Amino acid sequence: MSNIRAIRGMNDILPDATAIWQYVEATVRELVASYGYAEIRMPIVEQTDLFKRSIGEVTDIVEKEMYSFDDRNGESLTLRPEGTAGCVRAAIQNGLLNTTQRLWYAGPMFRYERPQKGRQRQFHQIGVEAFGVATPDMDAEVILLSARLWRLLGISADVQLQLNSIGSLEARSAFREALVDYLQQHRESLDEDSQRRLDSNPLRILDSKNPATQALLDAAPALGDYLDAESRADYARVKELLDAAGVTYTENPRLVRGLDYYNKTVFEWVTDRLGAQGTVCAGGRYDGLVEQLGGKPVPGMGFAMGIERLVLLLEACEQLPPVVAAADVYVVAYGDAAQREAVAASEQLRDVFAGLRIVQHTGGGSFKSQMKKADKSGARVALIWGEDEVAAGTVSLKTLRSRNDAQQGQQSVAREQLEETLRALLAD
RNA sequence: GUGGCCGUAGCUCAUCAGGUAGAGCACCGGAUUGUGACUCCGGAGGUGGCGGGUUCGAGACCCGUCGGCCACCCCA
Repeated sequence: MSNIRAIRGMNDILPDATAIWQYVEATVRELVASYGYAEIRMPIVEQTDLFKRSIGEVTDIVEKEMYSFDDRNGESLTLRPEGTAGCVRAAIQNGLLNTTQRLWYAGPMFRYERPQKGRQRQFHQIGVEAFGVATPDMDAEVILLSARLWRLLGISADVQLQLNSIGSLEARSAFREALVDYLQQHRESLDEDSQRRLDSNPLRILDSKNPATQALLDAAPALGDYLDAESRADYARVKELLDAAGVTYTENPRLVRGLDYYNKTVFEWVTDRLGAQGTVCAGGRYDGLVEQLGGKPVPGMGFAMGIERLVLLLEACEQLPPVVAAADVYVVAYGDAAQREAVAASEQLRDVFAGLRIVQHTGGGSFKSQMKKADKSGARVALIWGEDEVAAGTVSLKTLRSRNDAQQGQQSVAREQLEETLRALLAD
């Protein structure tokens, strides 16, 4: 098979799966609408600098995971690795930020990583971003919105909320110094990766999976002790609001996000049912980002969730939407004259029955083979046209796959009675 | 980028001291005149990921390469 294949890590989403995706998307659509969020659609490609300036130069995403290339005019472009940066750019550019904005988006993101369970190079996120509100009530709103989604999808019991505050930029740099001081003294005990990060991105050592490193961190300075008064108060208020709404969470003082633009509240929804990639949804506050990208100082709060991971989770939890048949009515026609009438009749039925899924048999074949197709289509009713029907000016309706024998059967009716007979059959 | 496991029909897999491949499901057709599901019969479909090597002979052994899965890293 030396045929052309899809790019590694970029998967086709096949018909069986798209049904689940559509279910998730439809659920989200209703959910965000119920909180007053409006959809925004951004380009998939942006200037490379947008991501460097927002996500952070020393993050893994920017250093080694971006799909970047030169446009024909020599400008460096990048396939978006996440959605927030582009959303902020769009909001600034289009002057949306002089008032509160509640936005959401969905679409593909691209990161050059080694594929594994729950991770691919083209993956899909649904993101929510709220601009213009600095107070922690907005933090709570965004988190409550996400919590509601798990309820709607029936997976509340399988995801846990992890919560933390990483404070202001100033608080973080003070803490960073203290942390580095401490860890320098134990440099030898650190795992290799953490040693490297000691210089590049020391905060990330906090969520190292290495047990020895974690043990070392027990005696390390705590981020919470360095929080500024405002971050501390806001964090308390977020928890208060979550408590009041009955959303439970786990405080994780070592939760730091991998993107530089976060401050104050950060959170992750994690599950233990997806193997190593257990984060289903993550986000936080990013009050400096808009200004950093050239806008006025407008605060922001948002999250993104991975649709692939959500779908995997729904499968793992057996919370999939019911499988629906591809057709409601299958139209069988034997012979040229019969087909002529059948095709025309199907068109008329589609005029009358909005949304009814009528599959017209194509490709000829015996009655038998056509009936097999009708059965496999999952249709409840087969409309049958043959020489007899044409001669008599009738059409036969046969009930397929009924639950009880009483409903089984076939009847022939005059053409003019097709609509009402069909309506009656479908009403059962 | 690193590591482990894997790569035989559309799908799930089997076979074998190394002697040029099989099953189930799916698909197509048939079981008397125009009719599905169950059953029975039949059929089509594989240069055994690709390239080299060892051998009289390799899908089976060796090397390389590509791809898949899982994990590390990182993240949704």
